[in-house]
Amino acid sequence: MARRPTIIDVAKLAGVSKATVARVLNGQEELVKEATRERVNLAAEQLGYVRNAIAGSLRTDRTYVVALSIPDITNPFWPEVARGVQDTTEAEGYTTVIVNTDWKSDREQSMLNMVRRNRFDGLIINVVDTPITELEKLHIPIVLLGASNQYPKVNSVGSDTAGGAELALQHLYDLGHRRIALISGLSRRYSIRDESYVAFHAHYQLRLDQDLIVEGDFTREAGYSAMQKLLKLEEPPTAVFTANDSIAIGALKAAKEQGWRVPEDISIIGMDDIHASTVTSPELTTIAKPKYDIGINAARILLNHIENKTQAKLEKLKMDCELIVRASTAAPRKKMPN
Amino acid sequence: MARRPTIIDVAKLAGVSKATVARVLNGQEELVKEATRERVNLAAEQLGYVRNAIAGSLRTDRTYVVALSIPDITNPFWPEVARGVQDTTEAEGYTTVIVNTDWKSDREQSMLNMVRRNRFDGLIINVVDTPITELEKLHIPIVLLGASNQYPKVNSVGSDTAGGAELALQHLYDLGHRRIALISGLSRRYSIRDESYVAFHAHYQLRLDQDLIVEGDFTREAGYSAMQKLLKLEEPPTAVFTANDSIAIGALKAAKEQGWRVPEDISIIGMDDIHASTVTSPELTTIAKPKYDIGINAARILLNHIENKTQAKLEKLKMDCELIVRASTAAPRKKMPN
DNA sequence: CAATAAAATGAGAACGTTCTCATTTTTAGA
DNA sequence: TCTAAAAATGAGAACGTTCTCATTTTATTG
Repeated sequence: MARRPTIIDVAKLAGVSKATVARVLNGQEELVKEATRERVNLAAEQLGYVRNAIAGSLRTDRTYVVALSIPDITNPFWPEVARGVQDTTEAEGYTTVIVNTDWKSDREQSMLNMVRRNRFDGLIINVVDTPITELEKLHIPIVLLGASNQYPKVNSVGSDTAGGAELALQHLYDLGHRRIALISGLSRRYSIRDESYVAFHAHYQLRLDQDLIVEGDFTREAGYSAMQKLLKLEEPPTAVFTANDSIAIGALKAAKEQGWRVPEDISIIGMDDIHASTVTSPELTTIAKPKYDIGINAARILLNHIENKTQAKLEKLKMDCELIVRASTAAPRKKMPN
Repeated sequence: MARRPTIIDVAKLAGVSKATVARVLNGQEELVKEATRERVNLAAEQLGYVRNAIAGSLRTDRTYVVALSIPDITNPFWPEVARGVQDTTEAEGYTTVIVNTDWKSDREQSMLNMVRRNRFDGLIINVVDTPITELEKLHIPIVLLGASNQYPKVNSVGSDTAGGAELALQHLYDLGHRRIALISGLSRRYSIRDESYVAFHAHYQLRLDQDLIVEGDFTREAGYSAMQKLLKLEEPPTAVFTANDSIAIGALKAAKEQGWRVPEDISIIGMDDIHASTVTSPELTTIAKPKYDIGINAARILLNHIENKTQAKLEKLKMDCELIVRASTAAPRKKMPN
């Protein structure tokens, strides 16, 4: 007996039609008489019947599979998000396919083809560079991760980066810092600088010194060299806020190498709260993003749109960030070293 | 025009039968006359035809999907492996479904059900606690990650932990250390202690001091308290080898807190080469496992078994580890501090 | 220009579900 | 006990491919 048992085999053994078996084994068992139901269940058990989801999908045009497209699975931020997505979809009987695009647009393209070919039911994606119109051609529900502003007509879940940045700056301000540097990410994609840093300085009527703004690219290396630049200034900052933890870690390294003590001589605060930020010495004060919850919510919204195809309405979620005070921030010294 | 175009629509537009369209669009285009082929391709293009993989799978009983089951996606080790798997499978036209079992056996069970229902073509798995006989009931090719010894009859890919441990110990020995402690993992699963540490001491005729062997559970916390214990010894070690980097990071923290300088006062060497080990100060000397290559090879073996179902023969791979010298190891001091 | 071989194409079943509609069986009311 | 309504079940099409076998078209040879 090589072949796997099908619904027909079960029907034969139970002495009923395959329609009845289908009714018992999926969905509508209440339509079937108690006695028949038992006979069917017994037969299915005896044969070790397993539903063929492929055949079902062909008929119903529903696969119960959603795709999660992320740019870099080795960046600790994303696995947390993925876990949230997967936990949520799995609880609802869906399967999540995690695809790693490695920041490459051809990878993103081939992922889209896969979604199309395999008729996935939905897509959660942190877009690399596919225009949104291209995504909409899939004609399936979509939830964007981040990038909420750029595409107002598409569901999205992200963290309130601007609010988080304010938390960070406020924390430094409260400690007494008045000369605060910013190592930002790429300005094209993130607007911490304009939305938060500049506004913050205006609000507290602090002088905005362009020398204190350095642009990085989210890597440790960028943080390292940016920090070197800042420390060489005539009048260096007493605190540095960085657009993510990787930059902060690089900055921390640079500071230590130059003989600056953190936080005694200079404070550093990062953003994201990746795992590594608890490993540095001193441990990094940072702004935590609700990674897991971002995943949960993205999945929740997606599933809602999948199941209520037409009625479900646009959702754009911005999750709050949280200040995590560790050991890399403190009140500024009265006198500067050297 | 709501419906997606099918092969039949293309056939009509091109004025041929669907069999011919199938020949052109998949596999055997060489059987079709040049002119016809062009007509079909044009028609497909005009209609924006996309192959329905579901329908194809139903017919051929091949899904071109493989599952990768890992216990903890937030442990930086696994995403690297996943990337290797995904890069490999994708290049061959397969899709990888990454499932995170969170060390839970019910999660593992439901993942197995999914594999069965969706008729995945193969499975790469780091087993939590499903007996291997259960896995074999899937009747699809399987590759185990790690655990090579326990199940001699199943394909597996892992790293040569014992060899790696020797590298670490030899490195310390070469630096001049003779009193080397071991913070091991759970002995049930890993046997660094017996296979490597004890053997090493025998080989160099070093005295085996049981006080120098402490058991942890792969966490930073375990490393922290184990290190405290070691430093309190009458005659503390001059170097410590730990079963993974997390332990090493905890141990490093403990040492620094007790006022020991690393590596001047004591050397520490870890294992795995996770990302965080380049973030500590000093950066951690460690034994790197070929994470990405493990993924590549697991996928390669799996695909081979999928495509050559019957002929492909058992493969068990142990990949070499590599010594990564950073800043946490050095020659021992002549005199001990305090 | 037949006759034959080779190449190109078509007809239609099969994969295993789901689901609509028709039919049979059961129940309730008189 | 008969009739009408309700409940239970069955027959069979449909989903969109792939693939075998049959048929038609084209090329080759004497």
